Parts: sequence; C-alpha cells; structure tokens
Amino acid sequence: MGAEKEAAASMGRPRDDMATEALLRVARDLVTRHGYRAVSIQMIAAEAGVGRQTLYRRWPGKADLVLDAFLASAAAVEDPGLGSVGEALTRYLQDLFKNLERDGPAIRSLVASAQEDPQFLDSFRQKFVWPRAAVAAGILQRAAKAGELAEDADLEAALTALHGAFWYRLLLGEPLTPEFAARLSASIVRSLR
Amino acid sequence: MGAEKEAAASMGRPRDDMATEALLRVARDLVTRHGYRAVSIQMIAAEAGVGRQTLYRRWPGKADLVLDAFLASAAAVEDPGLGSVGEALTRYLQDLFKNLERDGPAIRSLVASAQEDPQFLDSFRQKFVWPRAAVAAGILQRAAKAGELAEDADLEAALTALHGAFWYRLLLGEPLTPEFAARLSASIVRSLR
Amino acid sequence: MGAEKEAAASMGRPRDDMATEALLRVARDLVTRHGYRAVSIQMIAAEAGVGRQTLYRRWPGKADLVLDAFLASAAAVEDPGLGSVGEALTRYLQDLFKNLERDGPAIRSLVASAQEDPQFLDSFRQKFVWPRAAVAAGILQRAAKAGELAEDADLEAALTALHGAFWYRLLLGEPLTPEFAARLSASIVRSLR
Amino acid sequence: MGAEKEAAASMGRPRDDMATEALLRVARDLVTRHGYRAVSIQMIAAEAGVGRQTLYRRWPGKADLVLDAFLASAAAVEDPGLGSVGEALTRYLQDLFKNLERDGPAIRSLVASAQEDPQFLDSFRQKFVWPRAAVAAGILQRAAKAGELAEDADLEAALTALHGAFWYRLLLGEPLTPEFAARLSASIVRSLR
DNA sequence: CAGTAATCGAGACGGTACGTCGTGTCTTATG
DNA sequence: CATAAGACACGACGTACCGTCTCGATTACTG
Repeated sequence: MGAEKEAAASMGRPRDDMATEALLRVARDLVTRHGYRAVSIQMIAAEAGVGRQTLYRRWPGKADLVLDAFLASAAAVEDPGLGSVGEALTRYLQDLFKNLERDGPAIRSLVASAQEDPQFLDSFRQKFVWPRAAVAAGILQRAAKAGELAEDADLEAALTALHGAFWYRLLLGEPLTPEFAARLSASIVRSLR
Repeated sequence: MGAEKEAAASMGRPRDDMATEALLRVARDLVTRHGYRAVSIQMIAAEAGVGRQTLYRRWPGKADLVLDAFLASAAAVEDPGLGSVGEALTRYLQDLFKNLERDGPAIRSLVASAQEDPQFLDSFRQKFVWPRAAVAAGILQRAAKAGELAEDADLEAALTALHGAFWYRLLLGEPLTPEFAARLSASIVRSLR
Repeated sequence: MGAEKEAAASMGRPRDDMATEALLRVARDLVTRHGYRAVSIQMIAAEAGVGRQTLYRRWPGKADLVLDAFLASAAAVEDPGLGSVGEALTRYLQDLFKNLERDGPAIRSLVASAQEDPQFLDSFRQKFVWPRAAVAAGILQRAAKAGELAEDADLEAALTALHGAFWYRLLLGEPLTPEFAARLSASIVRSLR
Repeated sequence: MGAEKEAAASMGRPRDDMATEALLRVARDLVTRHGYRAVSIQMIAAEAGVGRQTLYRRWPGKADLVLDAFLASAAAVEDPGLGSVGEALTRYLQDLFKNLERDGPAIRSLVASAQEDPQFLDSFRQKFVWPRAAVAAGILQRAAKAGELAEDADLEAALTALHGAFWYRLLLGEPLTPEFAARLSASIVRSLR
C-alpha cells in the first residue's frame, strides 16, 4: 500500500522545479516593482513563462504564492542573543524594521488579503507572524527566568502590545524608525518591571 | 464674491439626500450581511434603487462609501470621563471592543482596502483612527496633569502600543474580550508609572 | 378663440432664437469635424452654451437636429433649366455630387439613423429626398411633354434608378465624380427613348 | 516552417464551434424578432449561453456578428440561368426581393452600421454586396456576348442603376414588389439596347 | 406693477450598454 | 502525469449617453 501510494505520487511527469522557482522569483519582483494589487496571476505566469494551471497546481491563489515568495527572502529571523531585555528587544525590532523597509508594502498587502480569507489568514499567521513572535517571546521568557522582570508581569499583554504597535504603524503608513524601536522597547520593558 | 460662490454651489439640480441615505443604509446592511468582498457596487446601487453613477458622484469607490456607512453608526466615541487612568482606559477599550463585535469584519475589510490605496488610507486615518485615538490621548493627558503618571513617561509610545494591540488582535482574528481590555489597560498603565 | 390660442402660444418667456441658431451652427460644425457618431447631444449643447433641455424642446433627438442643420446649408436645389434632357440631368447630378463632397458623410449618417427610426425616416424623406427628387422629376416631365422621350417610357422606374444609383455609390463609399454623373445621365436617358 | 505555423495555429484550447454556431443562430433570431437596435451584445451572449468575451474573441462588435449571421442564411444567390436578359434580370431581382422580405430590416441596419465604420463597410461590401452584384454582372455579360445588347452599352452604369434602385427603395422603406422588379428590369434592359 | 407662465443654464436622476479585466476551470497537443 | 497555450463562463469594473427631472433665475405678456 505504501509502495502503491509512493508509486501513485511519483507517476507521470514530475513537477518542474524550475517553474516553481521562476514563479517565486517573478512574483517577488513584480510585486516589489508594481505593488500587490497591480500584479495579476496572469502577469506572473506569463512573465515566468509558465502556464496558469502550473501556478494553481502549486498554490491556491495569488496571496499564497506571494506569501511564499516573500517568506523565502525574509526567512532569517535571528534571536538577538545576549544583552539586557531592553537591548535585545530593541535589536529585534530594529532588525524587523530594516527588513520591512524593503518588503513592507508587500507584507501590508498580504495582511489585507488575509482579512477576507480566513484560510489564508491562518497560513499567514503560521508562516509569518508566529515565527517572529516566538523570537520576542523567547527574549522575554529568558529575561523572566533571569529575574529581570517583575514576577506578576503580564508577558502576553506585553507581547501583544509590542507587535501590535509595529503592525499599527506599518498598516497606517507611519515610519518605522530605529528611534521608535528604542522607545517602544523601553516602554514595554517598563511595563514589565 | 460670496454671492458668486453661493450661486456656483447651488446651480443645477441639487443632489438627492434620499439617495445618499439609501446608499449608506444599504451599504451598511449588505456588508454586514454578506461581507465586504461579496458586496459589489452594482448590488448596492441596485438595492438602493439608484443609478450607479449616483454612487460614483458621491464616493470614489466601494471602500469610501462603506467607510462613511460605518462611520455614521460608530460615530459615538465617548470619553469615559471620571475614574483612575486604568479604569478609564479599560472602559474605553471595552466600549471599543463592544462596537467591533458588530462592525469588526467591515472595519477589517476597510483596513485591507487602505493598504493598496494611499488616498483611502488617509481618509480612513482621519475619519476613523484619529478621532478614537484622540479620546485615549485625552485620558492619558488628563492623568499626566493630575500627576498620576511618571514625569518621564512616553505617552506616545504607550498610545501606539495600546491601539496597536487591539488592531493586531482584530486583524489576526483573535478575540477582543473585556478581560483582554483590562489586562491591556493594566499593562499600559504600568509602563507609565 | 383664435386670440386665446395666440395668447396661450405666446405666454411665458419666448424661445431664444440665438439658442436655436447656435445649436444648428454647432451641430453642423461638430458633425463635419468629428463625424455624426462621435458627436453626442451633450457635446452639442455644451459647445452651444445651452442646456440640454433647450435642445430637446426644439428637436426630438440628434438626428432631427442634424438634419435641420444640414438642410439649411443644402437648401439650394436649383432646377438646371434649359438644355436637352441629358444635359439637364447631367448638370443636376453634378450639382448634387458637388454638394455631397462637403456634406456626404453627414448625409450618410442621417440615412443610417433613419434605418432604425421610421418617424425620422419620414422626416428625412420629406425634407431631403423628395425636394431633390422633384427637380429630377420636373426635368423628365418637361422632356416628356416636349416629345423628347418615348411615349411608353417608365419615368418612375428611371427616376428610381437615377437616384438609387447615386445613393448606392454614396453609401458604399464609392466616388461620385462628374464623369459618373454624365455616364449615369446618358444611361438613364437611353432607357427612356 | 509549415509545421511551425500549424503548431502556432493549433496551440492552446481550440475555439468551440458550438459557441460560434449558437451565437450566429441566436443573433439571427433575436435581430429578426426584436430589431437590430433593440438587441444588445449582452443579450446575444446570454441567450447563447456564452460569455461576452467569447463573442468579442470572434467578432469586433455587434455589426460584424450580425452580418455573418445573415450571410449564412442568405448565402444562396443563384444565377437564374437561361432565358432572355430581361427574364433573367427579373428573376434575379424577384429572388432578391423575396429574401429581403425576411431579412430586409436586418440588412438595412447593417448598411446603417456601415456608414460610421469604414472597416465594417468594407466587410459588408465584400461579403454581401459584391457576391450579389457579380450574379447580375454575369447575366449582362452573357447577354453582351450573345449579342443581345448594344455594343456601346454602359454595363457598369446599368449595374449601378439596377442595384441602386433596389437599395434606394429598401432604405427609404418603399415596397419591393415583383411588379417593380419587372419594371426595373425592363427599364435597365432598354437602356442597354 | 404684481402675478403668471414658459424658458433658460446647470446638473443630478434612473437606466442601459459598452468594452476590458481577472478569476479559476477546461481542453488541446506535446513532452 | 505535467506542461504551455489559450479558450471558456462568469461577473465586476468605471465610463458614456440617454431622455427626464428639478433647481434658481430670467423674461415676457396679463390683469
């Protein structure tokens, strides 16, 4: 049975990895260049020299493709490691903001797409939001263990405030500067002591 | 000069207020019932018994109409008045969350629309975001004058965190409960003392 | 009673002749310049500095206005007078063709409009076709009385052939040259002897 | 090279002949029933159970579709064959008139459409006018060879008069009776002897 | 000389058709 | 099976005119 399944999975012509890569690359380029909305599935497939069905065979729609396209490039979420909670949070936010200088517009569009499509919202949360949130959570938890924070501090509320603040500014088109990262970090840390 | 302006403004057949109201009412109803995306401009106009042009004469597109439609109903943002900062903020947030139980989905769609249309983002900020933010800002400023807060408290960062937190949960589809309002309020107040 | 009628007819503000003239002039100009189809009622009224209703008060629609506009200028249908039948017919046709060099395109559009509007077809026939046809008929009848034609000649068929021939070439976009006028005239005369 | 052309021509999903036929049939029916003007592109497509784009993929607009629709049914233009010139012409005209009893209104609308669209006028001439004119031309040429006509007869002028006469009556809404066919035929023949 | 009534420019009104666009699915022939 | 190409049904879009209507403001005759 397992063999049959394997056979079934590998029957016929295998999928072309070149097509997959071309689609991801083209999607990223076009969206960066013209904006999410102005780019259609037809454009992406055409530019990638690929049939439209080939795209639908790999992703359910434009949003999912573009999410993967920008995920690949933004994959590197590093734990800022040592230092005080405040320093670590500040570095974390500044890294985040730096990435968003490039990809901010695309990410905003993806959040937008997620608002009318619960399934895609789920994908977006799992692939993009949570991995980044986990890093910040790690920083706080480490600080809590080290006794840097008050014992009755509400870590969850603080994390929500932390991420909310930057989403808020991103979605409202307000600048995400290193200075703001520092102030936000300071404000959050203060609420935990 | 004044006369000329008046004349220019009142020339030709005046706009029909009934049509404006019908459009707002129908837009609100349909979007609440079927969701933003599922409602088309043609549906709204038809249901309102109005030509499509009549709609375009008043708003540039669906987003602007729907924004106005939900603005009217959500216009009542009350200053919660007396009490400690924490109590006032909690009440403010709980009111906000209550309203969003009904209108949350529509508001989410409007934020989404704003992500690809800078002009509409501006409208949205001015008509929806700022008026509400001003209320919270008022609460904090009153508290600061009353000496309830630390002198070096970063009010702006706190406000961003406050609003960011609830936008964050709204857009990510997470529940906005009264409990969360209290915890968030507490966390913010803590960062200001 | 007559007085009453007169009174009823002359009550209220009288129609503005300037508007009528402006509409005719502008209609003629615009249609000559851009073609019948490309010119809308709104354009004509706007260019004439006149309200749209003012136009509808005078004519039922674009076709009727344009017909009148071109009628005024093409009013001069002269009986070519003396000479043999052939000479008279030739001169008649050559005059006709000359006028159509300028107004041909507009006239073609009017015939076109008449095809889907029986009432306008009637107007067109009475105001444009018959007056011109009568001139040709006059030529043939004079010749018949003078004994230039066979007694059993079918004048009606000849007239239909004569006018049909030039409408045919006009509507099919073929040139209406003086040479063709002469050949057509000769052919018709031949059929009458 | 030929192979490449073949490949290019047969690439992708082929056009659906059923759709083409349905569109032609429905166009013919609707125009016959309600008149050209009252029939819209959307009606035709809907009635044919076909997307609007499918229509535009095949024809540039309503006129071209309707022309093809009526061409198919009016394709049978038969050479009346034997008999004297007069008899042959009479039979030719009577056949023509018979067909126009049914299709006259549609044909008139097509001539009308052609007046504002040179490209369509060309199509109309090539697909509709010339094939029919060629039959009449054949009759006259055969007669000329058989010595039935005068040597200096102007065949071209006669043909123009012949067709012009019936277009003239058709477009002016005058009846096309068998009697008129006979009289016209006689008049034309007379001009050639 | 006030009242009455039709006209005027302006422009909004409900409709209807237009031609274009994008979606997700399908159907070819060719790997 | 997958692939490139492209047709398919569907439906929204924003625009253009249509012929009618509703304003406030003239402009003449009437009583």
